[in-house]
Amino acid sequence: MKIATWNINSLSVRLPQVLAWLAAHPVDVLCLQELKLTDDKFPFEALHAAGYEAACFGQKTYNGVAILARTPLTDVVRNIPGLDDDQARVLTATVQTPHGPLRVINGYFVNGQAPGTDKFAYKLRWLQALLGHVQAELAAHPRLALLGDFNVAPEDRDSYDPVGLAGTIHHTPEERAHFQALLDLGLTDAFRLFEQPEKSYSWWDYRMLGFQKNRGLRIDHILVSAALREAVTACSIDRAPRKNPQPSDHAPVLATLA
DNA sequence: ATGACGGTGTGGCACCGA
Repeated sequence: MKIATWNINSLSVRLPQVLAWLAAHPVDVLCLQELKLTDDKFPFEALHAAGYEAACFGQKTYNGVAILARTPLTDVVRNIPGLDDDQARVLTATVQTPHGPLRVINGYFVNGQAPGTDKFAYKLRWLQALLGHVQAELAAHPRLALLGDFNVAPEDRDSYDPVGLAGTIHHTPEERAHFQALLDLGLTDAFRLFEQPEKSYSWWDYRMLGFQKNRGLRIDHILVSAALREAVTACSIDRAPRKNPQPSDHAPVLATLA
């Protein structure tokens, strides 16, 4: 089976690209971030016609996440239990697979703007709360994957300019410590299980010819639990949609599980 | 040091993203 994540920066604008991508890559699970629409505007019918069930946690203008799957989604949890948060950033659900249930956590992590700002403090609070949520979910669901836009470049090799951008947003020690804390729960970065091209990124700034110059960051990730690790046979970033007319600034990341 | 591009909302721009 294949699972994937893609920040599509407005589902209203990008729905045709999502449908085209699914037609070319019929993954079993697709986590979407930055829907930028409310649940009542979510295109359930178009996705169902394409063969996908969906759970949506939308919001007007900003944020919003959804999980698409070929089989029904159950035990859906919206946002992080216990965290008072008016932003729609996390959606958790179970999908059935031939090897048993798979718990999927889809996260649109806080951007954080810059160290020292209120938004950065919110990011750190949010990351701490997410860690607790993932830990609790893992205890109940050993077969678990955490996918999404993490807004963290975990290592220097995940950034086009690790020296110039050292200590700036996505590159701070605090953010990287939180990413490591997720790994310390027993999760594994599926992308790094395999040989990868140098300078592999999942996001490029719209400005300054960022994509053409490959000035990007690898901030979209698929983390798998120990119970799934051995089953992962591939993980890659699909840069092709970034070349579309009217692209999202993010590319999809997908993993194959035996 | 700043802004650059793109989406949204309801606007004549400001805001947010990363």
